[in-house]
Order: sequence, then C-alpha cells, then structure tokens
Amino acid sequence: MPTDKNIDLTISEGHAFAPPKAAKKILDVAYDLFYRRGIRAIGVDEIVKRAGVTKPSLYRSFPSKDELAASYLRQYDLEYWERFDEAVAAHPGDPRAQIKAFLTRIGKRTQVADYRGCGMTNAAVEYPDHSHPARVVSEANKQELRRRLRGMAVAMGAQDPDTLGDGLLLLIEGAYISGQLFGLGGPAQAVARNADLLIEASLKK
Amino acid sequence: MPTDKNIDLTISEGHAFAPPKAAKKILDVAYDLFYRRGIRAIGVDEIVKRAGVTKPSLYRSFPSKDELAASYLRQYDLEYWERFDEAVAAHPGDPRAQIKAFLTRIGKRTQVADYRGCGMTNAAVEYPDHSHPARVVSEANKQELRRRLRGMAVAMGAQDPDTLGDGLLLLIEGAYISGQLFGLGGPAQAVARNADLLIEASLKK
DNA sequence: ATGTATACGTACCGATCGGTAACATTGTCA
DNA sequence: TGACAATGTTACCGATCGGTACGTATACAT
Repeated sequence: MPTDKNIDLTISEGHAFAPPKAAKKILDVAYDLFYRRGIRAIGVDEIVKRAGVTKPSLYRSFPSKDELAASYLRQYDLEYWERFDEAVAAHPGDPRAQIKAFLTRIGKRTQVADYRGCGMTNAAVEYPDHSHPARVVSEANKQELRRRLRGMAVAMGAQDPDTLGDGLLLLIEGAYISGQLFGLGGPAQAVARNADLLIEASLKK
Repeated sequence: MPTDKNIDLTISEGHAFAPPKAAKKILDVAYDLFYRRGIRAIGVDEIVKRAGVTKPSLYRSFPSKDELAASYLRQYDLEYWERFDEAVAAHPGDPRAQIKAFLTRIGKRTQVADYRGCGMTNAAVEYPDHSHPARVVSEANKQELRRRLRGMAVAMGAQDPDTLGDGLLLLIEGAYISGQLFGLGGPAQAVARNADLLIEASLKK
C-alpha cells in the first residue's frame, strides 16, 4: 500500500505561479534514466543531480528508490495503454486491424538505434523477486495485455482464441526483446507480418 | 581484450597437472547466481563466499566482474547449443520437427515456478551498452540463433524464409520472457503450437 | 509581526560496491 | 630438498550505494 506520498502528480502545472514541482521533475528524470539505462544501473544521486534537486526532496515524495521505480512504471503503464487504445480506436470493430496497427507501430519503434524495448519487460528481468514493487506493476501490466489480446482473439473468431492471444503476446514480447538485441534490421521489423500470418492461420474453420 | 587469464577452463581436471580448481568453483557459483538472480544483483563478495574461496582467487582467474559475467555467458552459450543440437539430431533431415522439438522443450522448461528465462536475453537487458563484455557474448549468441533459424526456414521450403526465421525467433524470445513473467500457466506453454501454425502458414505456395 | 506549515539544502550515515597489496600456506614435481 | 605455482589470509582502498538528521527558506493566514 502506498502512503499518502507521491499521489499528487496529476495536479496544477497550469496554476498562476506553479513552478514545476520537485516530485514531477524527479519522476520525469527517473523515467528517462530508468528506461534508457535500467533501474539497477541508476543511483538516486544521479537522478537528483539531473533533476536539479536534492536527495531529501526525492525521499519526501517517494518512500524509497524501489517505490520510485514503481511510480515510473505506473506512469509507463498509463502511456502504454494510451498507445494501445489509439491503435484500437483507429479501427473500430475490427480487432484484426487493431492488432495490426499496434504491431506495426511496435515494429517501427524497434527500428531505431539504441531502442530499449519495453520498460515493463525490462523491469521484470531486472527484478526476479515477485514481491518487488516495480515487478508487481510490471506483472499487472502484462496480465492486462494478455487479457486484452485473448479478448481480441475471441472477437476475431479464432478457432482457439487463448492460443492465438498468447501467440500474439509471444510475438510482441519477442519484438521488444529482439528490438533491443539486434537493433536496426533485426527480427522485430517482421512482427506485424508474422502476426498477420498467425492470425490468418488461426481463423479459418 | 581479454588477457591470458580465464581461458583454461576447458582442460584437464584429470590430467597429471591438476590445475585451477578455484576458478571452476567460482564460475559454477557465478553461473548459478547470475542466472537466477541477475548479474547486477550479485556482488563478488557473495560469489566468493558461496564458492568457499577468497576474493583474490577470483581476481587471479578473472580480470574483472564484467569478464566473469562474460565467462558465465560463454559457458551458457556452450550448453545452449548443446540443447539445440540435441533437438536437431533427434530429427535428422526434418527441420520442421527439429524446431518443434526445440520449442516443445522450451515450452516445458518455462512451466516451472521461478523460471528465469534465457541468460543471454537477461544479460542484454541488464547491460544496454553494446560494448559491455557480457553483452558482446549475448549478441553473438542471438545472431547465431537468427542465422540457424533462417537456415532451417530455408530448408523447410518457406515462401519467405527470412520472415519465418525471424518469426520463430520472436516466438522463442517471447517464450523466454513471458515464461519468467507469467510463471505456470503462462503464454509460453503455447509457443510450440503457435510456431507450428506459423510454419504451416508460411510454407504453402 | 508572528505563528505555522510546507519545501528545500547541507552534511552526513553505515553498508556495500569492485578491486588490490603483501604475505603465508599448501601440494606437486624435479 | 628445493622450487614453483596455486590458493588462502588479512587488511585495506576509493567510490558509490540507499537513506536520513537537522537546520533553513519561503508562503500564507492571523
């Protein structure tokens, strides 16, 4: 359970004299550093230095580094489903096109130098302990992804929707990982094509 | 560049010169700890303690912790291709059955509590820097995996072998990751089935 | 002006990080 | 027996780790 700390990140920012709160600056910097270089690789000292604040400020807004990491992932979660819902909204009532749009987007994102994959996936690799605050957020995100993909497989009329949903999840996770492993020209660019082949093979009765 | 250290791990053990035993114990312990809990999470002190040796012994056999991590992955690499070649040898001249055997095995391995995925993949996530010694080994392993899968896709007579090979790689990486994310009952158990569907859809002319 | 609450900074903590210097001990072979 | 190589022992290094005690500055209400 969170304390009453760090739950105020949604407010103001547009008020008359509202200088960017320390907590927001800290979270923004932590987001960037944790994602790009890994959570374990980044110390709190570097975060506060880059954020232009001091360490006690960090610990007034976040109870610990682990909880800051969890907050980073909660923010990541929000933006993740925003992107997902964009792909869904772009093709109302057409789950196959929704998947294709989402995967095409992922495939494109992987084709940049220094692509770092999915922050959720990476955090789970960094923290094998299931009770770690960051991992809890990560696992919840992935459970939700699985739930949605299976739902879309049902809507597509798949012969075995659970298998197709899981197959799509495997392809997605594979794209995240191989995107950061291979960089440009890697297998991740083929994720949408393979997903479409898999869907096609899973539909027909 | 490695020095002339730590390149002697393949020899003797029964030979007249009964050489470094400390190095082997260290590497064995490091292998287990690095794989199960992550490289960054394990300090050299814990390694030497569990191995029943002292720190100078470690640094006599390995130039640095990073190089010890690389040695761990080189060992992992050896065993990885052993498992791969076993699946291949079990079905001579039948690449589709070889893939199926390999993936079935992966799917089964993922269905245990506290499954930790692929050591190569995990190391790459832990070390985004492409020049890190551990990552160099990891990337080479994955390049080789891609090469072999594409070759097998050719041998299967795929319409677009590169796409199929990459699709299989995505499924495999997805299984490694989702295996450790979801634990028992997760999507990774469906990896062989989905691969077979994908192959089927990629063959017919 | 004064009290009060909140936000922030200086300086510091003990623990652990990866790594090393210097020396003692052991086992093996010549 | 002597020489050598491998390992162990003890003590230490500077840097960084996550985290905190405590004093100070600012804002606002009375």
